[in-house]
Amino acid sequence: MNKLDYNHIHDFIDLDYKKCINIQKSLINQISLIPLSKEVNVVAGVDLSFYKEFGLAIIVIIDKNFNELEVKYHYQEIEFPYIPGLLAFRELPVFLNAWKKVTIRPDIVFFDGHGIAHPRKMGIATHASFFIEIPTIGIAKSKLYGNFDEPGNNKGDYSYIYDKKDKKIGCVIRTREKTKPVFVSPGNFITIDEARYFALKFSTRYKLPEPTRLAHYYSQKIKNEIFPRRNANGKI
DNA sequence: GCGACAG
DNA sequence: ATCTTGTCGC
Repeated sequence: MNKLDYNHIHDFIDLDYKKCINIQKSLINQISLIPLSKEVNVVAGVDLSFYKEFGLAIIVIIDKNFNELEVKYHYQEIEFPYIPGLLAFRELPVFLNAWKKVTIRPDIVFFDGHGIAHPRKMGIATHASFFIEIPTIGIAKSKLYGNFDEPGNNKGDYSYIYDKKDKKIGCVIRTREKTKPVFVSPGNFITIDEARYFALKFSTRYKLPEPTRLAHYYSQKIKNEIFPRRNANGKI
């Protein structure tokens, strides 16, 4: 039994699985958690929704005052299955096609998923940074890897996430009271504390920071427009 | 061998 | 992620 049997993934995926792991390992030494080099005025949020065999990627661009500047999307057939730790191989192809349609170059891109808080420090936010070459942050709703203590109960309270060598790899932030905290980790070209700072700075009255929240909202909305769903009464 | 396991 | 209505609680 190996990882391959997870979710009943079978032999034809085996070779790809090993290749993917090697790709991630080959990129790990190119992660650069350096401070941002310019001020942050415009950011982007990325999220995907699915309908049957299609994946729909949404990219929302907003400025520091939360004004929406642009919304672009792209959908295509998805072939790669969901495998914990290999999310990038399933979602990045669609995202990159949507990225081609974006006309604004944001200062930071927020992804729905983890950054370096990953077994091989290669979460989707980190992997994506090698393609777009812009600082990225991973915003996840649950843990994939690492140890952490539950943060305080007030908005803004946080605690760090550590890997098996007790090295910081991200943080858990209470972005809203009485709500489960979000997992934040730098993707690339940004520090852990900058990622924490901006994740909170872009959080308003909701659990998810605005970039990711808006992207999720539009991914659902546009999906319903492209793939209309109706009940037995014929009503949408 | 067993438990964990982003979306 | 997705299938799905109402419902309990802040």
